[in-house]
Amino acid sequence: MKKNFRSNCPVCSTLDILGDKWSLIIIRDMILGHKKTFKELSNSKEEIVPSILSARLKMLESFELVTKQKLPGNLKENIYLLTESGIELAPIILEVVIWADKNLRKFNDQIPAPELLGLNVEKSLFIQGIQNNYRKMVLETTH
Amino acid sequence: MKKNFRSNCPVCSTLDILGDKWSLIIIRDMILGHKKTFKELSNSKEEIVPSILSARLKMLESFELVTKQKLPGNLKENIYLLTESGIELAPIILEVVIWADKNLRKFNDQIPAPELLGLNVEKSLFIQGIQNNYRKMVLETTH
DNA sequence: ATTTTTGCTATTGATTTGAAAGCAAAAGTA
DNA sequence: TACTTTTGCTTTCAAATCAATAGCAAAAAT
Repeated sequence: MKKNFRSNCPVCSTLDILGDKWSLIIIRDMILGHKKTFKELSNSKEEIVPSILSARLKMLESFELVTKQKLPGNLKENIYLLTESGIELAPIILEVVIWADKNLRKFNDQIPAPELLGLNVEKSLFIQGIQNNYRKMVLETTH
Repeated sequence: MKKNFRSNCPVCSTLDILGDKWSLIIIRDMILGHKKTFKELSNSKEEIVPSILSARLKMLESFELVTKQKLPGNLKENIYLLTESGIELAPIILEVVIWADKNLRKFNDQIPAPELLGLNVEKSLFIQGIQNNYRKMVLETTH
């Protein structure tokens, strides 16, 4: 997997990995929707096609944002879980949601109201809640 | 300019606009480097080529993240400035920098140390400083 | 009057994307 | 046990997008 970064800039290096239309949607479905199999991730609202999903999961795995494993008793399904690096993307996702809610509604009035997104609670608590829920799910899945 | 969003999701809609390898780099150079002409933006560390820069600026303008104007006394240079919507991307950029600093150093050891990025001050103050500096520059440029 | 600078556009080839089909192995069903 | 379905992909190929180069018109500098 390619590891050639365009520069030493943190923003640019992040874009080298996550700067496309799909990667963050996969992360979103994992961290907010607790999706963990190829099939579950295929059924996103935006209908990511298998070839792209497959390529992105491999890429995310190579950057250690996602792990892939099989559970005992199921030789078929792969379980994709976020690593701590992946879980730590939560603050970025939250800021994106806040920004879109405030600045994109005029272009896409389907974006749900902030109450529905849980933005009425304190930011850091909201993030910690999401992250801890995910960590709990990981433990329950792999224990 | 296309305004077809893939879904009503805030994350996805943001990616529909900013989900590529260059848009956020342009915003970064504007908000952190106070770059405001085509030439200044062309000279980014990552060397964005004119055709892409031109296309991205048009797109950002169409989503009202950037304005384009000429200053009196200079009929030639276009001045590109962030709107308030653009300035409000600062928190996302900061979270990206924080994340990259913590999680990408192992893949790109050229990423500068956190002290150099100013991450040792409080987050909200840091953002406000960046935003207020930018707003000040806008006023001085257009007053 | 000439040269340089600026802000682009046009062209063209390379790369990426995405839709569809296919496929092997595991699991479920008759 | 045989058959069907499900899962997790891969392959193929056309279409869209990207990106490098060259070019160019208008303004500014010399």
